[in-house]
Amino acid sequence: MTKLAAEMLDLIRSSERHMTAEEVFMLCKEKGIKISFASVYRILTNFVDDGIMRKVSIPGEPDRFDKTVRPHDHIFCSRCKKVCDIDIGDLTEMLEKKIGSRIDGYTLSVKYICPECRRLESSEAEDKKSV
Amino acid sequence: MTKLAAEMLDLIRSSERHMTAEEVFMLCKEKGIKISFASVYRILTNFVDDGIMRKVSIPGEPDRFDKTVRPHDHIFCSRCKKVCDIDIGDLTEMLEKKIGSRIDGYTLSVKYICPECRRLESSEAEDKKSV
DNA sequence: CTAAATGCAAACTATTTGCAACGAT
DNA sequence: ATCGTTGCAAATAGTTTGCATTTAG
Repeated sequence: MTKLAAEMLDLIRSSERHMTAEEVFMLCKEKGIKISFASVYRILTNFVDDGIMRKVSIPGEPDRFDKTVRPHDHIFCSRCKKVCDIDIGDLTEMLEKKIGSRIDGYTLSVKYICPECRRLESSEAEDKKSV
Repeated sequence: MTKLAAEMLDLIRSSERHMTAEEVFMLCKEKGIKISFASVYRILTNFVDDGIMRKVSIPGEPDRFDKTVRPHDHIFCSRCKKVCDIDIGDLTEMLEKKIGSRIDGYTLSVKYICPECRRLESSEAEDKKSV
């Protein structure tokens, strides 16, 4: 593992966020890590290939990267675009039974408006009323 | 609905496949329907917006289009790339209970090797042995 | 000294858009 | 005559790659 890779890993592991490649790149710059966009992509891809990170795909969104490898699912706020982990439990057995065949994995991603955004939305509605 | 849109709709409704925009475009050409790639995209997007079709996103794959609007999920063969419908039942209630919040939807997509591909793979393995 | 890692710019894939020409009412 | 639809080519977004250069062992 190169110095740059180690720094990136650190940076991602010490964040709670599910960052896009661009966000990782930006955060590197903020932290004074000099790195190119191409290397960010290359190193993130390595992390995923090496199994120390997961790629999270949300329809219509750039890929995000997740330091948590343990099987779990994701929930996506369609307002603030934040992605969070959720733990639904393993559906593999249920799916294999329903499908009648071995499966190699699945992705479950849930869309909602997160509590903070919901609060913001209702306060905006209030604002409108009072105008 | 324009003539081109009606022809595309027909063509998609009379196929069992979950086609990408490119595949729809190709099929149009085969059937002698003169249409541009841009219009294929525009019309497909309209179909989705009008709720008469669904867009199916599989990580790392171009979007596919599904004539079946009724809630259901998808299974993807990582060998032949074919997408099929599966009916797992509605997980919304279970998810809302687990998450503790209203949700706006979810996508569940399962990855596997389809029976045909599995057969092909094992016959290839046989071939190797016998060489 | 060698091989791997990096930066840069260009390529690439999937998709969308601006705009002029076209076609139907 | 007008307005929505189309085709084309260019733009865009996200990601990957070729290649010359730098870096580390």
